[in-house]
Amino acid sequence: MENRKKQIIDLAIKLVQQKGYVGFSYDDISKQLGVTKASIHYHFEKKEDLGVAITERIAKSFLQNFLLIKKDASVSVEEKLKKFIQVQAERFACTEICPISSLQTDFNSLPDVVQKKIEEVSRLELSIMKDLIAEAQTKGILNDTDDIHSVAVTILSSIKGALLYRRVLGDDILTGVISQINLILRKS
Amino acid sequence: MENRKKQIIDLAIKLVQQKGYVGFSYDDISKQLGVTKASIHYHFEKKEDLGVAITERIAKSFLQNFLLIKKDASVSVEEKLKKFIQVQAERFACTEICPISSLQTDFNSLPDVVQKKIEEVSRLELSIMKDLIAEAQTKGILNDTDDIHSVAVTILSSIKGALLYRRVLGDDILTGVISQINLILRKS
DNA sequence: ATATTAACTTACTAATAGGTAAGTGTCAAA
DNA sequence: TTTGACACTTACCTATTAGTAAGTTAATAT
Repeated sequence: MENRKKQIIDLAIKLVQQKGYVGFSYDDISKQLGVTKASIHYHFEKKEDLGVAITERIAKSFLQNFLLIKKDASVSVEEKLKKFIQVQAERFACTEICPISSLQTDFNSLPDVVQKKIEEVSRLELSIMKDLIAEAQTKGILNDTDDIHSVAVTILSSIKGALLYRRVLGDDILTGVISQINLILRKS
Repeated sequence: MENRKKQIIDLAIKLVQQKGYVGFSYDDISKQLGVTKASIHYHFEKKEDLGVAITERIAKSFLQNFLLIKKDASVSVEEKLKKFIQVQAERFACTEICPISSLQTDFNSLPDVVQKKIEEVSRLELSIMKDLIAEAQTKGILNDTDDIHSVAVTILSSIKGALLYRRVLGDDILTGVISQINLILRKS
């Protein structure tokens, strides 16, 4: 049952979103899966092993998501960018934040291996965002004078930050932020 | 020595920024202050008491910061807004994030009292940002068609999010984001 | 001088954390 | 039919957590 491993990682990511890396325990996982704590340790001996698996799954699903949109020739570059931002922002349920944000917050408490992994994922995220923005710029959607890197960081940051505010305020915070992002992109 | 209480709160805020609410312990505090753990419990019986004190201090220093800038008639509204954003963004050392962001991330693990407090502080933060933006709008700096609420949320979110990326990437991420924010404000 | 208070320390508790060693049941290949 | 791997469980260990009860010390007020 290689399925169990996937089950554990999926649940662990959800728990990271809800309680952070420090906040979730093997006991949480084992109880929710109806097995013993030791059986989780059988699949992931140390917590950092699970931590690495978590970041790898996040990176994988992130890349999949990106390629799906990127390769779709049926929509315009502008729509691709908008759709990616939309998906990025709405991937999570109402009280959930981005698992990457959660791990970035817990960064100092992370094992070295996981720290390196989360750094990698953060750079991957940024480079993907930059790729989409660069494509948009060649098509004239974006101002040539705009610094691609700054735009990419600002878009990702504002989405991630908005998810934090949504968690505690509950209000519909994302639509306003997304419309502001669209204004950034259209201001040329 | 009412000083000790302040000392504990200051250190606790720093620890929240570094390791989160779940991640810091009474032992951390006692060791760094050179006293016993029980003595910290003497000043703040339960961890949630310290949690409340933390949020109250954050709110207080936030308001102070705001009033200092707000009441200063020597600078223009536009400069006030810019300065406030600058101060907001650069208040923290290189690997530190906003303590409010940290508590928002740990929100689900927070005691009820602290949850309510952090919700209050979040709203306070937003209303202060909106106040400054509204003032800028009446002076014509901002487009009249712009939704003040969305602009306020986007500015705060992008700063907070950028601090997360800076923590793990180390790069100078803030200047780009701040210049993008200034573009949002000037685009009218 | 005595009582009281503030600010501690010592010494503990119960709960939970991550982690491990040794054993159990099941199934498939040899 | 035995071997061996896989996916567990039982039973433990040690460290750390928040939290408490009782005693200590020094200063202050009466």
